Amino acid sequence: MSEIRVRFAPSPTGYLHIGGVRTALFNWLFARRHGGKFILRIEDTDQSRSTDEAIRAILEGMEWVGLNWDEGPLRQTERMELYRQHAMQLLEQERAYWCVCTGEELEARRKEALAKGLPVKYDGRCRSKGIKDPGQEAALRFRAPQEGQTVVEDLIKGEVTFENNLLDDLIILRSNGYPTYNFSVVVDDAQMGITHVIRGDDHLTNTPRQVPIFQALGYAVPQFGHLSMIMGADKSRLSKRHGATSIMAYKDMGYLPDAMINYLVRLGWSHGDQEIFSRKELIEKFSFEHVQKSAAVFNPEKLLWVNAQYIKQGDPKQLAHLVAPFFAAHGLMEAYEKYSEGWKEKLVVALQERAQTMAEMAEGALPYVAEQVILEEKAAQKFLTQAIVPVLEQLIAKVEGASDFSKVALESVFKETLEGQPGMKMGQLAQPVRVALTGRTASPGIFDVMELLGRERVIARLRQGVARASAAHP
RNA sequence: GGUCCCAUCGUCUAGUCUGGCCUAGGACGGAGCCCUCUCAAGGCUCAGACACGGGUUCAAAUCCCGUUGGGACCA
Repeated sequence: MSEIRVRFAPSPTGYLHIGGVRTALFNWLFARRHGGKFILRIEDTDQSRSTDEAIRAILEGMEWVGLNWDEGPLRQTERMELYRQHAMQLLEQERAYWCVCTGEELEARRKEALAKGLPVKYDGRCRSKGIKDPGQEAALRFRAPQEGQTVVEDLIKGEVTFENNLLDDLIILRSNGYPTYNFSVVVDDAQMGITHVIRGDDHLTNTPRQVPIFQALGYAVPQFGHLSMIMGADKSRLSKRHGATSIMAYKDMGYLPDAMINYLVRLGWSHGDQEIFSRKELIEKFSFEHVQKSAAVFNPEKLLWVNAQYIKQGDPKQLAHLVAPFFAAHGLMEAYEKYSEGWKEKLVVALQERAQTMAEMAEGALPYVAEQVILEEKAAQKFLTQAIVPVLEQLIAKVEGASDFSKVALESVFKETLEGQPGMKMGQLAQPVRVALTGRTASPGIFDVMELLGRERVIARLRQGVARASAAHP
Protein backbone atom coordinates (compact mmCIF):
# COMPACT_ATOMS: atom_id res chain seq x y z
CA MET A 1 0.00 0.00 0.00
CA SER A 2 1.16 3.48 -0.74
CA GLU A 3 1.58 6.10 1.96
CA ILE A 4 -1.25 6.46 4.39
CA ARG A 5 -2.81 9.90 4.45
CA VAL A 6 -5.41 10.85 7.01
CA ARG A 7 -6.97 14.11 8.02
CA PHE A 8 -8.76 15.88 10.79
CA ALA A 9 -11.31 18.33 9.45
CA PRO A 10 -13.00 20.44 12.11
CA SER A 11 -15.44 23.25 11.45
CA PRO A 12 -14.24 26.44 13.08
CA THR A 13 -17.52 27.30 14.75
CA GLY A 14 -16.28 27.26 18.34
CA TYR A 15 -13.56 25.92 20.54
CA LEU A 16 -11.91 22.55 19.98
CA HIS A 17 -13.95 20.05 21.93
CA ILE A 18 -13.07 16.76 23.48
CA GLY A 19 -14.83 14.67 20.86
CA GLY A 20 -12.87 16.44 18.17
CA VAL A 21 -9.62 15.80 19.95
CA ARG A 22 -10.42 12.12 20.17
CA THR A 23 -11.20 11.94 16.46
CA ALA A 24 -7.98 13.80 15.71
CA LEU A 25 -6.10 11.49 18.06
CA PHE A 26 -7.17 8.29 16.33
CA ASN A 27 -6.23 9.79 12.99
CA TRP A 28 -2.90 10.98 14.32
CA LEU A 29 -2.14 7.63 15.94
CA PHE A 30 -2.98 5.76 12.77
CA ALA A 31 -0.74 8.03 10.72
CA ARG A 32 2.13 7.82 13.19
CA ARG A 33 1.76 4.07 13.55
CA HIS A 34 2.16 3.55 9.82
CA GLY A 35 4.53 6.37 9.03
CA GLY A 36 1.81 8.22 7.14
CA LYS A 37 0.75 11.83 6.97
CA PHE A 38 -1.70 13.59 9.24
CA ILE A 39 -3.34 16.58 7.62
CA LEU A 40 -5.32 19.38 9.18
CA ARG A 41 -8.15 20.86 7.16
CA ILE A 42 -10.44 23.63 8.26
CA GLU A 43 -13.99 23.19 7.02
CA ASP A 44 -15.09 26.75 6.91
CA THR A 45 -17.49 26.80 3.99
CA ASP A 46 -20.25 27.75 6.37
CA GLN A 47 -19.03 31.30 6.55
CA SER A 48 -21.83 32.54 8.69
CA ARG A 49 -20.68 30.35 11.56
CA SER A 50 -16.93 30.19 11.00
CA THR A 51 -14.58 32.56 12.72
CA ASP A 52 -10.85 33.18 12.70
CA GLU A 53 -10.90 33.06 16.45
CA ALA A 54 -12.24 29.52 16.32
CA ILE A 55 -9.49 28.55 13.90
CA ARG A 56 -6.90 29.86 16.32
CA ALA A 57 -8.58 27.98 19.15
CA ILE A 58 -8.40 24.75 17.17
CA LEU A 59 -4.73 25.19 16.38
CA GLU A 60 -3.99 26.13 19.96
CA GLY A 61 -5.82 23.07 21.25
CA MET A 62 -4.12 20.74 18.83
CA GLU A 63 -0.74 22.10 19.81
CA TRP A 64 -1.47 21.78 23.48
CA VAL A 65 -2.34 18.10 23.25
CA GLY A 66 0.64 17.58 20.97
CA LEU A 67 -1.19 16.34 17.90
CA ASN A 68 1.15 17.78 15.33
CA TRP A 69 0.09 17.84 11.70
CA ASP A 70 2.23 17.29 8.64
CA GLU A 71 0.26 19.37 6.15
CA GLY A 72 -2.09 22.27 6.48
CA PRO A 73 -4.01 23.85 7.93
CA LEU A 74 -5.86 24.03 4.64
CA ARG A 75 -8.96 26.15 4.48
CA GLN A 76 -11.89 25.21 2.33
CA THR A 77 -12.75 28.82 1.59
CA GLU A 78 -9.44 29.04 -0.26
CA ARG A 79 -10.42 26.17 -2.48
CA MET A 80 -13.77 27.33 -3.82
CA GLU A 81 -12.57 27.22 -7.40
CA LEU A 82 -11.71 23.57 -6.97
CA TYR A 83 -15.24 22.68 -5.94
CA ARG A 84 -16.74 24.60 -8.84
CA GLN A 85 -14.45 22.89 -11.31
CA HIS A 86 -15.41 19.49 -9.99
CA ALA A 87 -19.08 20.38 -10.01
CA MET A 88 -18.82 21.48 -13.63
CA GLN A 89 -17.03 18.28 -14.47
CA LEU A 90 -19.99 16.33 -13.12
CA LEU A 91 -22.38 18.55 -15.05
CA GLU A 92 -20.51 17.86 -18.28
CA GLN A 93 -20.55 14.15 -17.56
CA GLU A 94 -24.27 14.45 -16.95
CA ARG A 95 -23.75 13.11 -13.47
CA ALA A 96 -25.14 16.37 -12.18
CA TYR A 97 -28.03 18.54 -13.33
CA TRP A 98 -29.53 21.92 -12.63
CA CYS A 99 -32.52 21.99 -10.40
CA VAL A 100 -34.84 24.97 -10.35
CA CYS A 101 -37.21 23.78 -7.68
CA THR A 102 -37.64 26.48 -5.09
CA GLY A 103 -37.35 26.04 -1.39
CA GLU A 104 -41.08 26.42 -0.91
CA GLU A 105 -41.89 23.83 -3.56
CA LEU A 106 -39.47 21.39 -2.00
CA GLU A 107 -40.90 21.98 1.43
CA ALA A 108 -44.46 21.41 0.21
CA ARG A 109 -43.55 18.15 -1.48
CA ARG A 110 -41.63 17.03 1.55
CA LYS A 111 -44.67 17.52 3.75
CA GLU A 112 -46.83 15.71 1.28
CA ALA A 113 -44.47 12.74 1.21
CA LEU A 114 -44.34 12.72 4.96
CA ALA A 115 -48.15 12.74 5.15
CA LYS A 116 -48.40 9.84 2.72
CA GLY A 117 -45.74 7.94 4.60
CA LEU A 118 -43.43 7.90 1.61
CA PRO A 119 -39.67 8.19 1.96
CA VAL A 120 -38.71 11.83 2.22
CA LYS A 121 -36.37 12.62 -0.60
CA TYR A 122 -36.06 14.75 -3.67
CA ASP A 123 -38.51 13.46 -6.23
CA GLY A 124 -36.19 13.98 -9.16
CA ARG A 125 -38.46 16.48 -10.88
CA CYS A 126 -35.60 18.31 -12.63
CA ARG A 127 -33.59 15.18 -13.25
CA SER A 128 -34.54 14.75 -16.89
CA LYS A 129 -35.30 18.34 -17.75
CA GLY A 130 -31.83 18.81 -19.11
CA ILE A 131 -31.69 22.45 -18.10
CA LYS A 132 -28.77 24.05 -19.87
CA ASP A 133 -28.90 27.65 -18.83
CA PRO A 134 -30.54 27.81 -15.44
CA GLY A 135 -30.34 31.53 -14.87
CA GLN A 136 -30.16 32.70 -11.27
CA GLU A 137 -31.87 30.56 -8.71
CA ALA A 138 -30.63 27.10 -9.57
CA ALA A 139 -28.82 24.49 -7.54
CA LEU A 140 -26.71 21.73 -8.98
CA ARG A 141 -27.75 18.25 -7.99
CA PHE A 142 -25.77 15.05 -8.13
CA ARG A 143 -27.45 12.24 -10.02
CA ALA A 144 -27.27 9.57 -7.35
CA PRO A 145 -27.46 5.91 -8.32
CA GLN A 146 -30.94 4.53 -7.78
CA GLU A 147 -30.28 0.85 -8.14
CA GLY A 148 -28.27 -1.71 -6.29
CA GLN A 149 -26.46 -1.15 -3.03
CA THR A 150 -23.56 0.80 -1.72
CA VAL A 151 -21.42 -1.31 0.56
CA VAL A 152 -18.98 0.38 2.89
CA GLU A 153 -16.16 -1.72 4.33
CA ASP A 154 -15.78 0.22 7.52
CA LEU A 155 -12.55 -0.17 9.47
CA ILE A 156 -14.48 -0.11 12.71
CA LYS A 157 -18.08 -1.05 12.03
CA GLY A 158 -17.39 -3.72 9.47
CA GLU A 159 -19.51 -4.13 6.35
CA VAL A 160 -22.39 -1.68 6.18
CA THR A 161 -24.89 -1.90 3.34
CA PHE A 162 -27.15 0.87 2.08
CA GLU A 163 -29.90 0.60 -0.52
CA ASN A 164 -29.24 3.04 -3.34
CA ASN A 165 -32.90 3.64 -4.07
CA LEU A 166 -33.06 5.53 -0.82
CA LEU A 167 -30.35 7.92 -1.93
CA ASP A 168 -31.30 11.49 -2.56
CA ASP A 169 -30.07 13.47 -5.54
CA LEU A 170 -28.29 15.76 -3.23
CA ILE A 171 -27.37 19.30 -3.97
CA ILE A 172 -23.65 19.75 -4.54
CA LEU A 173 -23.67 23.43 -5.42
CA ARG A 174 -26.16 25.76 -3.84
CA SER A 175 -27.83 28.49 -5.82
CA ASN A 176 -25.40 30.93 -4.23
CA GLY A 177 -22.52 29.02 -5.77
CA TYR A 178 -21.27 27.49 -2.52
CA PRO A 179 -20.58 23.78 -2.37
CA THR A 180 -22.47 21.68 0.14
CA TYR A 181 -20.75 19.80 2.89
CA ASN A 182 -21.01 16.37 1.32
CA PHE A 183 -19.52 17.64 -1.90
CA SER A 184 -16.64 19.72 -0.64
CA VAL A 185 -15.60 16.91 1.67
CA VAL A 186 -15.39 14.48 -1.21
CA VAL A 187 -13.48 16.88 -3.44
CA ASP A 188 -11.04 17.67 -0.65
CA ASP A 189 -10.49 14.12 0.46
CA ALA A 190 -9.96 13.07 -3.13
CA GLN A 191 -7.71 15.98 -4.03
CA MET A 192 -5.63 15.62 -0.90
CA GLY A 193 -5.13 11.95 -1.55
CA ILE A 194 -6.72 10.91 1.71
CA THR A 195 -6.48 7.13 1.96
CA HIS A 196 -8.43 6.64 5.18
CA VAL A 197 -11.31 8.78 6.31
CA ILE A 198 -11.49 8.40 10.08
CA ARG A 199 -14.35 10.42 11.50
CA GLY A 200 -17.23 10.35 13.94
CA ASP A 201 -20.01 7.89 13.26
CA ASP A 202 -22.41 10.77 12.89
CA HIS A 203 -21.04 10.71 9.34
CA LEU A 204 -21.71 7.06 8.70
CA THR A 205 -24.95 7.72 6.85
CA ASN A 206 -23.20 10.40 4.80
CA THR A 207 -20.86 7.78 3.44
CA PRO A 208 -23.20 6.17 0.86
CA ARG A 209 -23.93 9.67 -0.45
CA GLN A 210 -20.26 10.43 -0.80
CA VAL A 211 -18.98 7.19 -2.27
CA PRO A 212 -20.81 7.60 -5.62
CA ILE A 213 -19.40 11.11 -5.92
CA PHE A 214 -15.85 9.83 -5.57
CA GLN A 215 -16.65 7.29 -8.24
CA ALA A 216 -18.33 9.74 -10.60
CA LEU A 217 -15.35 12.05 -10.29
CA GLY A 218 -13.05 9.19 -11.16
CA TYR A 219 -11.19 9.11 -7.87
CA ALA A 220 -10.27 6.15 -5.75
CA VAL A 221 -12.68 5.71 -2.87
CA PRO A 222 -10.85 5.96 0.44
CA GLN A 223 -11.30 3.50 3.27
CA PHE A 224 -13.66 4.65 5.97
CA GLY A 225 -13.57 4.23 9.70
CA HIS A 226 -16.38 5.56 11.83
CA LEU A 227 -15.62 6.22 15.47
CA SER A 228 -18.41 6.02 17.97
CA MET A 229 -19.49 9.16 19.74
CA ILE A 230 -18.67 10.32 23.23
CA MET A 231 -21.69 10.76 25.46
CA GLY A 232 -22.46 12.43 28.73
CA ALA A 233 -23.56 10.60 31.86
CA ASP A 234 -27.18 10.65 30.67
CA LYS A 235 -26.12 8.90 27.45
CA SER A 236 -26.95 11.81 25.27
CA ARG A 237 -24.29 13.29 23.07
CA LEU A 238 -21.63 15.08 25.08
CA SER A 239 -22.39 18.76 25.31
CA LYS A 240 -21.86 21.75 27.51
CA ARG A 241 -24.50 20.72 29.97
CA HIS A 242 -22.33 17.74 30.89
CA GLY A 243 -19.58 20.09 32.00
CA ALA A 244 -16.52 21.38 30.22
CA THR A 245 -16.13 20.11 26.68
CA SER A 246 -13.45 22.49 25.45
CA ILE A 247 -10.02 20.91 25.52
CA MET A 248 -8.45 24.16 26.70
CA ALA A 249 -10.82 24.28 29.65
CA TYR A 250 -9.04 21.16 30.85
CA LYS A 251 -5.71 22.86 30.50
CA ASP A 252 -7.02 25.67 32.65
CA MET A 253 -8.30 23.22 35.25
CA GLY A 254 -4.83 21.77 35.59
CA TYR A 255 -4.97 18.65 33.47
CA LEU A 256 -1.84 17.47 31.71
CA PRO A 257 -2.00 16.99 27.92
CA ASP A 258 -0.60 13.47 28.11
CA ALA A 259 -3.26 12.55 30.64
CA MET A 260 -6.00 13.90 28.40
CA ILE A 261 -4.67 11.89 25.49
CA ASN A 262 -4.34 8.79 27.62
CA TYR A 263 -7.88 9.09 28.90
CA LEU A 264 -9.35 9.86 25.51
CA VAL A 265 -7.62 7.01 23.75
CA ARG A 266 -9.03 4.54 26.27
CA LEU A 267 -12.49 5.79 25.47
CA GLY A 268 -13.08 3.26 22.75
CA TRP A 269 -9.70 1.70 22.35
CA SER A 270 -7.96 -0.85 24.47
CA HIS A 271 -4.85 -2.94 24.66
CA GLY A 272 -5.75 -5.70 27.05
CA ASP A 273 -5.93 -4.44 30.59
CA GLN A 274 -3.40 -1.68 30.23
CA GLU A 275 -4.55 1.74 31.38
CA ILE A 276 -1.51 3.99 31.19
CA PHE A 277 0.37 4.40 27.93
CA SER A 278 3.21 6.61 26.89
CA ARG A 279 2.84 8.22 23.47
CA LYS A 280 5.47 5.90 22.15
CA GLU A 281 3.55 2.88 23.35
CA LEU A 282 0.35 4.26 21.91
CA ILE A 283 1.94 4.66 18.51
CA GLU A 284 3.39 1.18 18.67
CA LYS A 285 0.22 -0.49 19.84
CA PHE A 286 -2.58 1.39 18.14
CA SER A 287 -4.81 -0.54 15.80
CA PHE A 288 -8.40 -0.23 14.64
CA GLU A 289 -8.97 -3.86 15.49
CA HIS A 290 -9.34 -2.89 19.09
CA VAL A 291 -11.51 0.14 18.62
CA GLN A 292 -14.91 -0.25 20.22
CA LYS A 293 -17.99 0.02 18.02
CA SER A 294 -20.25 1.32 20.73
CA ALA A 295 -20.43 4.81 22.12
CA ALA A 296 -18.66 5.63 25.37
CA VAL A 297 -19.68 7.76 28.31
CA PHE A 298 -17.23 10.43 29.30
CA ASN A 299 -16.26 9.83 32.91
CA PRO A 300 -14.64 12.86 34.58
CA GLU A 301 -13.65 10.83 37.62
CA LYS A 302 -11.55 8.44 35.67
CA LEU A 303 -9.99 11.32 33.80
CA LEU A 304 -9.08 12.78 37.16
CA TRP A 305 -7.48 9.51 38.18
CA VAL A 306 -5.47 9.31 34.97
CA ASN A 307 -4.33 12.87 35.49
CA ALA A 308 -3.27 12.02 39.04
CA GLN A 309 -1.24 9.12 37.68
CA TYR A 310 0.59 11.43 35.32
CA ILE A 311 1.26 13.96 38.05
CA LYS A 312 2.57 11.26 40.34
CA GLN A 313 4.90 9.90 37.69
CA GLY A 314 5.76 13.28 36.27
CA ASP A 315 9.17 14.88 36.22
CA PRO A 316 9.32 17.30 39.20
CA LYS A 317 11.29 19.82 37.22
CA GLN A 318 8.64 20.01 34.52
CA LEU A 319 5.79 20.02 36.98
CA ALA A 320 7.44 22.81 38.93
CA HIS A 321 7.28 24.85 35.76
CA LEU A 322 3.74 23.81 34.82
CA VAL A 323 2.27 24.61 38.20
CA ALA A 324 3.41 28.25 38.17
CA PRO A 325 0.40 29.75 36.34
CA PHE A 326 -1.96 28.15 38.83
CA PHE A 327 -0.66 30.41 41.57
CA ALA A 328 -2.04 33.38 39.71
CA ALA A 329 -5.54 32.65 40.98
CA HIS A 330 -4.16 33.08 44.50
CA GLY A 331 -2.11 36.13 43.72
CA LEU A 332 1.07 34.21 44.46
CA MET A 333 2.64 33.66 41.07
CA GLU A 334 5.42 36.16 41.66
CA ALA A 335 6.03 34.85 45.15
CA TYR A 336 6.36 31.35 43.73
CA GLU A 337 8.78 32.40 41.03
CA LYS A 338 11.14 33.84 43.62
CA TYR A 339 11.96 30.47 45.10
CA SER A 340 14.92 28.51 43.81
CA GLU A 341 14.46 25.73 41.27
CA GLY A 342 15.63 23.23 43.85
CA TRP A 343 13.06 24.37 46.37
CA LYS A 344 10.25 24.26 43.80
CA GLU A 345 11.17 20.72 42.92
CA LYS A 346 11.09 19.70 46.56
CA LEU A 347 7.71 21.33 46.85
CA VAL A 348 6.45 19.39 43.84
CA VAL A 349 7.80 16.12 45.16
CA ALA A 350 6.01 16.70 48.45
CA LEU A 351 2.72 17.38 46.69
CA GLN A 352 2.94 15.12 43.68
CA GLU A 353 1.00 12.23 45.11
CA ARG A 354 -1.53 14.45 46.80
CA ALA A 355 -2.72 16.44 43.81
CA GLN A 356 -5.05 15.27 41.08
CA THR A 357 -4.66 18.43 39.04
CA MET A 358 -2.10 21.17 38.80
CA ALA A 359 -4.66 23.57 40.24
CA GLU A 360 -4.92 21.32 43.27
CA MET A 361 -1.17 21.20 43.55
CA ALA A 362 -0.98 24.98 43.67
CA GLU A 363 -3.72 25.05 46.26
CA GLY A 364 -1.86 22.53 48.39
CA ALA A 365 1.32 24.56 48.05
CA LEU A 366 -0.16 27.77 49.36
CA PRO A 367 1.09 27.50 52.97
CA TYR A 368 4.68 27.06 51.76
CA VAL A 369 4.69 29.68 49.05
CA ALA A 370 2.97 32.38 51.07
CA GLU A 371 4.97 34.27 53.64
CA GLN A 372 2.17 34.17 56.19
CA VAL A 373 0.15 31.23 57.33
CA ILE A 374 -3.63 31.40 57.37
CA LEU A 375 -5.06 29.30 60.17
CA GLU A 376 -8.23 27.42 59.47
CA GLU A 377 -10.47 28.29 62.38
CA LYS A 378 -11.77 24.80 63.03
CA ALA A 379 -8.29 23.31 62.91
CA ALA A 380 -6.91 25.92 65.28
CA GLN A 381 -9.71 25.39 67.75
CA LYS A 382 -9.22 21.67 67.78
CA PHE A 383 -5.45 21.45 67.98
CA LEU A 384 -4.07 24.73 69.28
CA THR A 385 -5.19 24.30 72.87
CA GLN A 386 -3.69 25.48 76.15
CA ALA A 387 -2.52 21.95 76.91
CA ILE A 388 -0.17 21.93 73.96
CA VAL A 389 1.52 25.23 74.79
CA PRO A 390 4.38 23.87 76.97
CA VAL A 391 5.15 21.12 74.46
CA LEU A 392 5.23 23.56 71.61
CA GLU A 393 7.52 25.84 73.60
CA GLN A 394 9.92 22.98 74.22
CA LEU A 395 9.86 22.14 70.56
CA ILE A 396 10.63 25.73 69.61
CA ALA A 397 13.62 25.77 71.91
CA LYS A 398 14.92 22.53 70.43
CA VAL A 399 14.35 23.71 66.87
CA GLU A 400 16.23 26.90 67.59
CA GLY A 401 19.09 24.94 69.05
CA ALA A 402 19.22 22.27 66.37
CA SER A 403 22.57 22.12 64.67
CA ASP A 404 21.12 21.53 61.26
CA PHE A 405 17.68 21.68 59.72
CA SER A 406 17.62 18.39 57.85
CA LYS A 407 14.68 16.01 58.01
CA VAL A 408 16.76 13.58 60.04
CA ALA A 409 17.70 16.24 62.60
CA LEU A 410 14.13 17.42 62.78
CA GLU A 411 12.92 13.93 63.44
CA SER A 412 15.22 13.51 66.40
CA VAL A 413 14.14 16.92 67.73
CA PHE A 414 10.58 15.63 67.62
CA LYS A 415 11.53 12.41 69.38
CA GLU A 416 13.36 14.22 72.13
CA THR A 417 10.42 16.52 72.71
CA LEU A 418 8.14 13.52 72.88
CA GLU A 419 10.40 11.79 75.42
CA GLY A 420 9.77 14.67 77.81
CA GLN A 421 6.04 14.00 77.54
CA PRO A 422 5.22 10.55 78.87
CA GLY A 423 2.31 8.94 77.14
CA MET A 424 2.22 11.44 74.33
CA LYS A 425 2.01 9.98 70.86
CA MET A 426 3.60 11.32 67.74
CA GLY A 427 0.22 12.26 66.32
CA GLN A 428 -0.66 14.34 69.35
CA LEU A 429 2.30 16.55 68.68
CA ALA A 430 2.39 16.40 64.91
CA GLN A 431 -1.16 17.62 64.42
CA PRO A 432 -0.84 20.83 66.45
CA VAL A 433 2.49 21.48 64.77
CA ARG A 434 0.92 20.85 61.39
CA VAL A 435 -1.88 23.30 62.10
CA ALA A 436 0.54 25.93 63.37
CA LEU A 437 2.79 25.54 60.33
CA THR A 438 0.27 25.11 57.55
CA GLY A 439 -2.99 26.27 59.07
CA ARG A 440 -4.50 22.97 57.99
CA THR A 441 -5.02 19.47 59.30
CA ALA A 442 -3.77 17.79 56.16
CA SER A 443 -0.37 18.22 54.60
CA PRO A 444 2.70 16.33 53.47
CA GLY A 445 4.83 14.69 56.15
CA ILE A 446 5.56 17.10 58.97
CA PHE A 447 9.33 16.99 58.45
CA ASP A 448 8.91 17.75 54.78
CA VAL A 449 6.73 20.65 55.73
CA MET A 450 9.39 22.01 58.08
CA GLU A 451 12.11 21.58 55.55
CA LEU A 452 10.09 23.44 52.93
CA LEU A 453 9.33 26.30 55.27
CA GLY A 454 12.85 26.72 56.58
CA ARG A 455 13.92 27.40 60.15
CA GLU A 456 12.82 31.02 60.34
CA ARG A 457 9.30 30.52 59.17
CA VAL A 458 8.95 27.37 61.25
CA ILE A 459 9.92 29.22 64.42
CA ALA A 460 7.79 32.23 63.60
CA ARG A 461 4.75 30.10 62.87
CA LEU A 462 5.25 27.94 65.94
CA ARG A 463 5.39 31.07 68.08
CA GLN A 464 2.24 32.30 66.45
CA GLY A 465 0.72 28.96 67.22
CA VAL A 466 1.72 29.23 70.84
CA ALA A 467 0.21 32.69 71.05
CA ARG A 468 -3.01 31.43 69.57
CA ALA A 469 -3.06 28.39 71.87
CA SER A 470 -2.40 30.47 74.97
CA ALA A 471 -5.39 32.63 74.13
CA ALA A 472 -7.63 29.61 73.75
CA HIS A 473 -10.26 28.78 76.29
CA PRO A 474 -8.89 26.23 78.75
C1' G B 1 -41.51 8.74 10.31
C1' G B 2 -37.50 6.31 7.18
C1' U B 3 -32.43 4.50 7.01
C1' C B 4 -28.09 3.16 9.53
C1' C B 5 -25.20 2.01 13.92
C1' C B 6 -24.77 -0.02 18.82
C1' A B 7 -25.76 -3.39 23.33
C1' U B 8 -20.49 -7.37 29.14
C1' C B 9 -20.38 -4.51 36.45
C1' G B 10 -22.94 2.65 37.79
C1' U B 11 -18.73 4.07 34.08
C1' C B 12 -14.29 2.67 30.73
C1' U B 13 -13.22 -2.07 29.09
C1' A B 14 -10.88 -7.75 28.39
C1' G B 15 -13.16 -11.85 26.35
C1' U B 16 -16.88 -12.14 20.75
C1' C B 17 -14.04 -12.66 14.54
C1' U B 18 -11.37 -18.34 15.41
C1' G B 19 -17.95 -21.46 20.61
C1' G B 20 -15.35 -25.10 25.52
C1' C B 21 -9.44 -22.56 29.25
C1' C B 22 -15.37 -17.56 31.67
C1' U B 23 -18.25 -20.45 38.74
C1' A B 24 -16.82 -13.59 33.02
C1' G B 25 -10.75 -10.65 34.06
C1' G B 26 -8.83 -5.51 34.78
C1' A B 27 -9.52 -0.15 35.70
C1' C B 28 -12.40 4.22 37.70
C1' G B 29 -15.91 5.07 41.37
C1' G B 30 -18.17 2.81 46.19
C1' A B 31 -17.54 -0.06 50.99
C1' G B 32 -14.03 -2.17 54.44
C1' C B 33 -9.18 -3.52 56.35
C1' C B 34 -3.79 -2.79 56.54
C1' C B 35 0.19 0.81 56.48
C1' U B 36 0.51 5.61 59.08
C1' C B 37 2.38 12.18 62.31
C1' U B 38 -2.49 14.19 59.11
C1' C B 39 -3.93 13.95 54.08
C1' A B 40 -2.61 11.32 50.18
C1' A B 41 -0.09 7.37 47.81
C1' G B 42 0.35 2.10 48.20
C1' G B 43 -1.28 -3.03 49.50
C1' C B 44 -5.33 -6.43 50.45
C1' U B 45 -10.64 -7.71 50.61
C1' C B 46 -15.85 -7.10 49.36
C1' A B 47 -20.34 -5.61 46.51
C1' G B 48 -21.19 -5.12 41.27
C1' A B 49 -22.43 -7.11 34.42
C1' C B 50 -22.99 -11.03 29.58
C1' A B 51 -30.53 -6.26 27.94
C1' C B 52 -34.61 -9.92 26.96
C1' G B 53 -36.73 -14.12 24.19
C1' G B 54 -36.07 -17.89 20.81
C1' G B 55 -32.98 -21.02 18.00
C1' U B 56 -28.10 -23.78 16.26
C1' U B 57 -24.75 -26.99 19.13
C1' C B 58 -22.49 -32.19 23.24
C1' A B 59 -21.30 -26.98 24.68
C1' A B 60 -23.07 -19.87 23.59
C1' A B 61 -21.02 -13.69 26.63
C1' U B 62 -19.15 -15.67 21.93
C1' C B 63 -22.95 -17.96 15.92
C1' C B 64 -28.26 -16.95 13.82
C1' C B 65 -33.26 -14.68 14.26
C1' G B 66 -36.60 -11.60 16.78
C1' U B 67 -37.86 -8.07 20.69
C1' U B 68 -36.54 -4.11 23.69
C1' G B 69 -33.50 -0.12 24.74
C1' G B 70 -29.91 3.70 23.35
C1' G B 71 -27.58 6.67 19.55
C1' A B 72 -26.73 8.97 14.68
C1' C B 73 -28.36 10.78 10.06
C1' C B 74 -32.21 12.50 6.75
C1' A B 75 -35.82 15.71 7.10
